[in-house]
Amino acid sequence: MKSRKCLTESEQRARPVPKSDRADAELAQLAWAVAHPARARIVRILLARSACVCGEIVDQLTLAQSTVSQHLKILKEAGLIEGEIEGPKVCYCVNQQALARLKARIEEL
Amino acid sequence: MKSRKCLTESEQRARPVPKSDRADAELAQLAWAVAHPARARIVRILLARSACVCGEIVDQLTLAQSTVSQHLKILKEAGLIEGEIEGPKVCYCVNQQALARLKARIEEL
DNA sequence: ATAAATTATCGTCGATGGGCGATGAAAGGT
DNA sequence: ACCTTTCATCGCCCATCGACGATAATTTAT
Repeated sequence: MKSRKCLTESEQRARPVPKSDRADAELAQLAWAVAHPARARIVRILLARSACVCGEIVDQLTLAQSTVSQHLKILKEAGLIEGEIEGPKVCYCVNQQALARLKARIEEL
Repeated sequence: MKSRKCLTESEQRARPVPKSDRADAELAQLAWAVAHPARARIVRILLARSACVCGEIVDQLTLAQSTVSQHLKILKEAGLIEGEIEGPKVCYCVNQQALARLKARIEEL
């Protein structure tokens, strides 16, 4: 089940690649956020709502608390999750819009 | 349009997170492959079939040939693309199965 | 005011990423 | 045989990742 070979030069010219700098950058940023097993796992945990507080996530991840906090920060900076302070704890949840954007950018490939 | 807050503890226990080490690892690997603007762009170029030979890709990317070759190697190692030697040139094409796996792993989030 | 609990940040360390130029390897043409 | 073309690889550089322990910061409870 292999893909077809190269197109001829004329066929190629018929299909210029649209500029996609924005899409590429967004895809790269969002994809990179989940491009680590621990972060993928964190997203799954948050989506399943089996936990949302940092400490609980730490319990499920065999990683040091500081490391998990770093991953959470990365996910947050990418916009994939949001953190809400609740007393001394912080409740994280997935930003559904960002997740939708990630899915869209992947799906359009 | 914010997500709901944390669930109660009992609600949480009702929804354990299934182990997803395999899925996490696969997602991480595939997502990481496209987690760079240049590689995202390369995938788009190959999908649009506006080019498939390394040199042509280089022409579209304002990057050194060696750098592009590195990115192609990364994409190939992740399984997202395949290279076929054609004389002195190498014709790259996306592995549709791998791309489908990436989409599936993202979609299941 | 203190103490405890929770999370974020800092500093460090080794490993890896990403860029480049230069060089090497393989195939074709002359 | 030689040269050209094309691509991969190497070595180098600097920046960042990812891990950790230790420490700070913030909030609640006593």
